[in-house]
Order: sequence, then structure tokens, then C-alpha cells
Amino acid sequence: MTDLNNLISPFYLKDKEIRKIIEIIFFSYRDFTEGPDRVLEKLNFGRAHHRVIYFVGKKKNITIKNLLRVLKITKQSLSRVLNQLVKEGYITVSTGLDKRTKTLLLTDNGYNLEKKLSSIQTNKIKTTLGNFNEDAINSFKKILFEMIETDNKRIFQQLNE
Amino acid sequence: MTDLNNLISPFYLKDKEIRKIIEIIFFSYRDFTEGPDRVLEKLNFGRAHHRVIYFVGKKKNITIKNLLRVLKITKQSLSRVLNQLVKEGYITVSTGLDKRTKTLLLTDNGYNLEKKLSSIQTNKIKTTLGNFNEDAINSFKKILFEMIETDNKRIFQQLNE
DNA sequence: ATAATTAAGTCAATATGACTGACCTAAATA
DNA sequence: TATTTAGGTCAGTCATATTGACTTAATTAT
Repeated sequence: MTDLNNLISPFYLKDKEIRKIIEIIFFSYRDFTEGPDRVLEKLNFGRAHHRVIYFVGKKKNITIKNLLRVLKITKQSLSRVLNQLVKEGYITVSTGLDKRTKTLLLTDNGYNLEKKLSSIQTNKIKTTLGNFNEDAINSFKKILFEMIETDNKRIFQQLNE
Repeated sequence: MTDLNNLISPFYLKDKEIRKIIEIIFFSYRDFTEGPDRVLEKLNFGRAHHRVIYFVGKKKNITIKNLLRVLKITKQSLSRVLNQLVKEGYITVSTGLDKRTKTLLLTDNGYNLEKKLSSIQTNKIKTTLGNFNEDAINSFKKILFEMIETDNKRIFQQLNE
């Protein structure tokens, strides 16, 4: 049986149109990560390193635990990536007030790499958004934000407090 | 030195705001793929299998070569995933008119799995978009589409001819 | 003061998705 | 006939992630 919804929903909510959105999301995300990936490759780093650098840069003195909450990977996975970044001088580790915890901070090199990687993405976004008005941009942000699960919306907001 | 652009650009194009968009893209994409991933896990498939099933479903009788063009992976990478899908009865392979080529088609099982996986995503999109008006939705689609590189825009359009 | 919990780390094994490089066959095209 | 194209395969490697088991040190609860 065909979807009854399709009989009453407007054109832009029909299945074929929604599937196009799936594809647009797939292609745009792939292109969005491709730029940084190419830079990381030369350093023998991967996308996982970018994420760590990004969020350590975002939340100075973030703890391992909170970083894991954001990244939603296991500590074993983080361990390898983080140790490489520390060993190669992009991140420093200190002991937190709670002495069980460790806090992370970008070094100057780490800051520079973060800037280099993120600016590829911010430039792409700026260039794209430059062709749209404020209303369109707000709609874009709101819709994308609403596609995030509740728990992760909270994490996003905590990151931006 | 701080970015001179920031002195003249509007609030919503300032670096801090653009960085929020990077995060929203990261979180929303992760949540977008999470649903299908959980279903695939039970079948001992991964996201790569989903992509193959999706695009074979999209373009009936697609050739290996064209599938590789869309996926942008090596034939060795595709080989493993595709062979599993054929062996487990989700996809059938035939010889094309040009007898060097092979064409791919979903079986009934493949169609059902495709539907199951994609409907998780289409439902999520439908639910989210339901709260927005047509203008907002069009802005969302246009901006996301403009973030795709030219070559891949063409591939997207060929898929939807 | 002791017990329980928490934060972090480590060892080992495994899966998935991707890559490079080399090489092969068969069919189509120049 | 020679070259190109479509597809396949073998082998090795790498990156990202997982589960499970276990340890240490510090904090918190009883």
C-alpha cells in the first residue's frame, strides 16, 4: 500500500522530495568534511583528531569525561587520538581541581591547526550564506538544529553557554 | 590579529555564529545516521551497505561504474560490501547491454530493507519540516544544496533526472 | 574510617570502512 | 589490431571504532 500521507501532504513533503533532502544532506556533509580531511592527511591525522582539536578549542580546560560526552565515543577510542595530539604538541594535559580529572588545552600549534582546519569550514559556510538573506539563514539554522536529538541539543547549548 | 571581516559583517555571519553552525551540522548529521545504523547493526551491515542499497534503489539498473561515481570510493571497497549484499539476497546483478557492464537491482528483501532504513530518515525529516513553512523549507534545501561542490551537484541532478 | 563511586588509563581482541598497488579478463572502441 | 574501458581479485595497510576486563587514584557517601 502506498503512503496515505502522500495524498494529503503538500508537494514539498512528498516522499520523493524528502528523499532528495536525504541526498543533499549526504553530498553536502561529505563535501563539508573533505577540505579538513585533506589537510589532516598530510599530518597523518584523521577526522577524529579534528573533532578533538575542535572541541578542546571550543571549551578550554574541558575534561576527558566531558569531551567523551560530546564526542560519544569510548575512552579507548579517544585515548589513541588524544595521545597522538599530546605527543605531537597540539594539546597539553593538566590535572583539574578535582584531582581525578584532567583538563585539556590547545598549545599554540594546536590553536593554529584548529584555526586552519575550521577556517576551511567557516569560509565555506560564509561564502554560501553570503548569497542568502537573514531569514533564509535563520530558517536553515533552525531546521538543522531541530534535527538534533534532545540530549544533544542540550550538549550543544552547554558548549555555547 | 582578529578577523577584519568581523568588523563589517552582520551578527549572523560573525565567526562565533558560524562555528555554531559547524556544531549544528556535526550533531545533526550524527543523529541523522544513528537510526539506520542501529538497524544495520543487527544485520551485521554498516553504513556503507546502506549507501549501496539506497543508491541502487534510487537508480534502478545502475552500473558498478556509476555507483562508484556516486559513492566516490574504490572498487575494492565497494566490492566487499556489494558482494555481501548480493550473497545475502538484497541485490541482484545482471549483465548490461554493454556486456562489460553489470547492472544492479534490489530484490524484494532489498527493497524492504531500503524502505525500512530510509523511512527512519524520511520520517525524521518530515516531522522536523512539519513545523516550518514552505519558505523556510526552501531556504533550508537551497542553502544545503549550495554547500555541495559543483561536480557533486551534477551527480545529484543526474540521480534525479 | 571504610565502602562505594567516579575519572582516567591500559591491554587485548575484533569489526568496519577505507586505502594503495599490482594484476587479470573480457568486451568495446579507435 | 591495439587501446581503452568495465569489472574483478589478491594482498597488505591504516583509521576509527567497538567490547570486555582490569587497574589506580581520588572523591563522596555511609
